[in-house]
Amino acid sequence: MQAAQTIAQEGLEAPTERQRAVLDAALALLVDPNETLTMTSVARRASCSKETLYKWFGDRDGLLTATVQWQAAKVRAVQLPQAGLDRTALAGALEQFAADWLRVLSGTTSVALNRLAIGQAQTLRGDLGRIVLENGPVAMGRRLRPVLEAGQAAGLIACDDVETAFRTFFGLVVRDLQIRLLLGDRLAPGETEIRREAMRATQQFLALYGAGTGQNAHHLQQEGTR
Amino acid sequence: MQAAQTIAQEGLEAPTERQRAVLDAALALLVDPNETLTMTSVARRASCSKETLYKWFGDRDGLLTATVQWQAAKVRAVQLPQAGLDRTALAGALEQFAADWLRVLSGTTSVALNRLAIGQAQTLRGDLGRIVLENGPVAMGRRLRPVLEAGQAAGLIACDDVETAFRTFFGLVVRDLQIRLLLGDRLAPGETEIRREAMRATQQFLALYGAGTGQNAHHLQQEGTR
DNA sequence: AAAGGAGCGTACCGTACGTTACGGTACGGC
DNA sequence: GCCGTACCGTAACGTACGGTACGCTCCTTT
Repeated sequence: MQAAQTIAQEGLEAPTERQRAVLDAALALLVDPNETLTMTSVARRASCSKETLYKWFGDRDGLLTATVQWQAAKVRAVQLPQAGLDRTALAGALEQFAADWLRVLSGTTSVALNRLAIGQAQTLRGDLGRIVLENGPVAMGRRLRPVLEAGQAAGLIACDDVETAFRTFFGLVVRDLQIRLLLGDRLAPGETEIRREAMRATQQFLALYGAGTGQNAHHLQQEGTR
Repeated sequence: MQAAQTIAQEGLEAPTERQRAVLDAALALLVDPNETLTMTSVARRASCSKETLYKWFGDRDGLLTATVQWQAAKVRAVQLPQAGLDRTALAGALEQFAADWLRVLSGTTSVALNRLAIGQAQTLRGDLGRIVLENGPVAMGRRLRPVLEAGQAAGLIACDDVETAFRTFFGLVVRDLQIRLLLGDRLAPGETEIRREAMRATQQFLALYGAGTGQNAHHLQQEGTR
């Protein structure tokens, strides 16, 4: 069992137990504000040699990439049931989705990872930004789209572009929270606040895109395109 | 005229002509993706000595801080007229505001500065994050608040918390644009797209918070607080 | 039991960069 | 005319860190 040990080449190989421990060490360093992630610090914290790090991950960039992907792999799941969709079920699904997203977003890990990716996005070669993007907003959209489409099919949502509807939902949920957290603002919302915000965002979204309630404003979609 | 030349101590002193040129050089380096901002590169580009940089700005951090403040000082202005407010005027003001904000947000300078501030926000001492925050979302809120309050006073906007309304407007305008740009996504919107988005955000905002049209949904405000 | 590899610890190298020091020039005041 | 000051250009220093090399231990395989 020698092959499939180096993560560096392609992100295809799944990390071994030991490698996952190393990646967790890197994550811990990334999150800890009193520490800085260097190859030396990762090796020390993971009780491994730097040589092993380079053997497994190629270089610093490979280690960071593997770390981001490892964290992304952890977050998955959280499936939304969408059978027998009525307005209440749709609202519940959106609400749960928003709350999950806010929880992830305001977590120290997410903040640290986004900072890392943003920091190296200004340089040329930066897969990190793309990876975080892929596992952040894009993944959120991919998971939310079937829900919105189901709502559309059930006549609960009126919009001519699911993508636009998703981005609006994103804005209503996140607002200025993420940029503030990234800039160092201390305002990590508590659980009750998250639930309240998720509810507000959902209700606002349904007020804009919901159909069949008689008080929505879906006519905005047509006007917005001229 | 020896005093008031060092910017390092407090941000009180206004930079001299020559110092402004240095700060512009720093900004240029910051924006250029092919360059990296180092003390040496700033000195070379500004045709000044590093000794002068340290004399004026104390250290690298002081230079960065002065640079961010200098850029912030440039952006000001863009006053919104708010006399004789009716629904059309309010919508126009919001729309212009949103368009201005999108233009700033998607500019290379804003992206570079936010990246810089976010990058160093993970460390302890980071006034940069606070400064950018102060000149970003907070400044936007400060400028928008009187407009919203005027709209409220004129019975055009129904909300029990101007701050919440502002943050919602922020979300509707920015959505996922800023985080995508920061993460390196290429999608800088053109002028026509900015105008369209500003219009959409404004209409959506008025649909949620607008009063007196008979099709708004301001009742959400009460529900959202339980 | 011997051999070999995987991996730990550590010393080491090269480089980038922040910071300091120093020599040289222009200029205003005595 | 001389000194102090401000400034430029550049060399030099110290350090942090990415990357490499090497010796040692332990564990697996035969």
